[in-house]
Amino acid sequence: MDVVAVIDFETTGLSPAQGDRATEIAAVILENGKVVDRYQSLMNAGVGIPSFIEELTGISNAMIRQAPTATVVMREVSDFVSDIPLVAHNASFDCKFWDAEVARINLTRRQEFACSLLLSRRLLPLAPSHKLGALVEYANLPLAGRAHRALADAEMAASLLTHLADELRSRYGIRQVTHELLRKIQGIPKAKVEQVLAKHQQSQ
DNA sequence: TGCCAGGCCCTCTTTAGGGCCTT
Repeated sequence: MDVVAVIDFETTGLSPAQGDRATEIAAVILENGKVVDRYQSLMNAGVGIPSFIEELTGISNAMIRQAPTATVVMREVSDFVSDIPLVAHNASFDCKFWDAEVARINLTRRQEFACSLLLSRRLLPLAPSHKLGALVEYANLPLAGRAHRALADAEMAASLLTHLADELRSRYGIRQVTHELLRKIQGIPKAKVEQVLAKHQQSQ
């Protein structure tokens, strides 16, 4: 598979348009099914964390007060991933926070996101749930730490992505799993996935 | 004043509604 950077944000809520901000980010570089590098940091965006989010993530206001600023962290993580294609679980969420946070430091995203949630709905349609934790359990993948912390979730999403790439190889004979192919697959209507991937296999 | 995310995906759909997923 292409080298990709799997990222995960923890935030104060669901919508940067409603004033929510990032509190933690992690990025892992995935190369040939192995995590070869990691970045993780809490960040202080100068906003309070609601109590139910503190309970959900374990990230407290006290922890954030001691963290480097969002400006510093977003510069570092942008440098870390460079122009490597990005992946996240429910990427529409992480993409909107990524774009909002880098816009604050006058940067622009240089690459596309692929989404392990959309891919899982197509490649693991029988999973009882497509939440990240439920998919990790369904596919017998290793737990990486406390759920709802950025590095653990990024590591588990990376494991899931590797599993999905293995499925593409074993079930459809796809030899070269590229980020571009993942983006194509996640956009196939669910009812046509089998048909399109079978055709792709024949055209290789 | 009152409201407050948004995209995907299914279905008893398309002049719509509701569950899933992310924090």
